[in-house]
Amino acid sequence: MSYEGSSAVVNGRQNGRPTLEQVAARAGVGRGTVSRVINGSPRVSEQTRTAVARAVAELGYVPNQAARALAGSRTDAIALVIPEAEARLFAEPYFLDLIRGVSAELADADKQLLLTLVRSEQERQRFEQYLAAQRVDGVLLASVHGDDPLPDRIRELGLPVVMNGRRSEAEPVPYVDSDNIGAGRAAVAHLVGGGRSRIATVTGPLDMYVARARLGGYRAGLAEAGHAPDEALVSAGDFTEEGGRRAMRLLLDRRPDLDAVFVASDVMAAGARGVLREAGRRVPEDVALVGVDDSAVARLMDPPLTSVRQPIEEMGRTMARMLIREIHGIQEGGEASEEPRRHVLPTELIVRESC
Amino acid sequence: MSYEGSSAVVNGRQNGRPTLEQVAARAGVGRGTVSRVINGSPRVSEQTRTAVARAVAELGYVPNQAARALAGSRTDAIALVIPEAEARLFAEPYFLDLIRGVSAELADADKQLLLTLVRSEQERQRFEQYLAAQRVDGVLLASVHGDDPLPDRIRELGLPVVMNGRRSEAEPVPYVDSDNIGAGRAAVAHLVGGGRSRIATVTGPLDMYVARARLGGYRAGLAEAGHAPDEALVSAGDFTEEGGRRAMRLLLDRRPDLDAVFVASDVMAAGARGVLREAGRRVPEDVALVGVDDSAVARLMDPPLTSVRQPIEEMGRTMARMLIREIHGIQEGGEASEEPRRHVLPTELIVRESC
DNA sequence: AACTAGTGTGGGAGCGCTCCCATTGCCATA
DNA sequence: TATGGCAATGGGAGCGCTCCCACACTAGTT
Repeated sequence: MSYEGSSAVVNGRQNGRPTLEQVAARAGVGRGTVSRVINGSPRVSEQTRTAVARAVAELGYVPNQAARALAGSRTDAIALVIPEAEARLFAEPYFLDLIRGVSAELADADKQLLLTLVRSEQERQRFEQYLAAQRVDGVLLASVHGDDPLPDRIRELGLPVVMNGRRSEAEPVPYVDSDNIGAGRAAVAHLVGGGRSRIATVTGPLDMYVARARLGGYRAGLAEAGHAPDEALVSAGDFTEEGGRRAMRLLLDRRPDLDAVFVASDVMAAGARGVLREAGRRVPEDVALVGVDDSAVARLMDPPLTSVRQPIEEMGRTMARMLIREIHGIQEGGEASEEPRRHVLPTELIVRESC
Repeated sequence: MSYEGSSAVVNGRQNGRPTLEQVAARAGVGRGTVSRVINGSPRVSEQTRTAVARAVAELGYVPNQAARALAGSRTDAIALVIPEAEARLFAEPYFLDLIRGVSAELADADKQLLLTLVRSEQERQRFEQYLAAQRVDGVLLASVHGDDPLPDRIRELGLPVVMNGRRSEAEPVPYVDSDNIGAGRAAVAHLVGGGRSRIATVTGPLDMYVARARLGGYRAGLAEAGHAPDEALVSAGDFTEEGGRRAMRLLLDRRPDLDAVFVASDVMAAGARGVLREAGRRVPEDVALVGVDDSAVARLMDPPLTSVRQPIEEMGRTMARMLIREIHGIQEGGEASEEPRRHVLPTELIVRESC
């Protein structure tokens, strides 16, 4: 079948991949010594190390991961969990960028990435099973809703967790978030600076902290500029294009005199932009627009959309780094060095022609 | 140290997770029997099965994956490899859709997805190491270039592989592709049907089969419509927006009288559209445009872009399904049922206002 | 009554590592 | 010369499964 041909007489192995034992035999040392060399223990003489290294190279030895995991009870793999529903909502590149960041950091640490898209409640339960099967050393959680019990569940299993975003202001689980309040504030400041005074906002779904934070930033921005709050200028969307359309129509109904909108995502901004066009409003002459995400959508809109950029890939990297540290903390037993368990990364306003 | 705590008297386990042995003890049967029940062997009496199931439930037993992998030499995980460079080029949603399809199919088969973004030659080698460590039962490969040796390398390791796309017409490795020739043909047919006669094309990088196939479809479409081929109407891009711009400028230089362009990707079409605007050509009045991918970009362009849709998620599912079958073929030893090793899924023209 | 042919079932023998306890040899110290 | 200490090493004892052989036990044959 797909077995080895008659190839290797060269090396001592007969079939399948060589084992530690075979490497040891070839190098003329014991199993323990080979293990030490493989794992970089300092307690090996230079001479022995070289001999073992040669045997490893000659046999093309690669340690069997399952055996390592079983004997050492660590898998060198982590799981990244993404709720499928959200994967569709978010500006498309979001999760890919996040994955990219996580993946880069894990590669540097020589760990593997297990990607889990969770589609349904049933699959979520299967995922918990799977954690219990001790396949991973830790978990990264993306896009968690306000009432999600999963993070706590995982911690109960004794697994380290880091989330992307938080469920509330006082999040007990370690997380990496972007400065969503700062995002709203910067957007409003820019609009105010451009001479706008009747600034509305289309928010995300308010059961998500990220949406509340951006709204909070918007309010803070207005306050700082000395504008009175006006709830008629606030309309809730749901991060979809259609939601953006609906919210924009509502705003136009309620306050036809608005002259700017801070939309909490680029995708919703695309919807809003369509409604404005239908209503005969010009962008940016009549109404200025600012989005969030700085996605491809923003660049391609007509006019190109000013948008608040989040350092998504960097968030991914940071999450992975935090998780790895925590895992090491547990494995080495060295009491967790109590480093910051929450990171809020800065956002940046990318100015384009929409305001 | 980690020996019996005083904890759970409720169930038989002492600390950490329960083992097969403990389940066996509780159910009053042997290890082998529990294993049979867990793995759904028919050779167990109904009565015993029930008793074991109860013990499993009571203890909250979940089999340890590492032990299973070691003893059974299968991991129930597969790797999906995506070259990072391509991840940036392709219309953004592509890989996410692919991942979605793969993930869905794997979830149904209760297998895990290991995602590997390959950034550099160094990382590619690490990936081979990693395959040798027997972490996965098979490999899914996305976006393979014409001269990529990786697919063959993996097969030499005795691992099943399925690719997304192919390296050449006569691809020996099993693959799933979309009908790129049909895509080009359909686009041209549509343009011809709209009364266009000087139809140009912007191709992808011609070292990729996908680019050659779309070009082939374009030519076939012209031939079928009775148009003579004209190499001045063909310009090579590289799947980037900037590449699309360059190629479009070249075309406009060479054949200012062109009245339609089939662009081999939406992203390049966005670039081309910009150049056309700068040149004072209206879309679709002066020049009709057709892209490929039916991405968000296409929907958001002004005017919205007619584009050929590929069933990306379906490709992902199909790939996963093929791979799983092949893995079973090997594991059950049942000689590979010699089912089709190549699938070409149909594409679909999505007509919008750009032509 | 002695046989065959199944079913169910128990449990030994690994799978290929890591962990850790011995053991060896060597040098510095008493 | 005896003694302790330490670096380097070997290898036993698992880790928690799957595989498979052996052994009951039943029931249907001759």
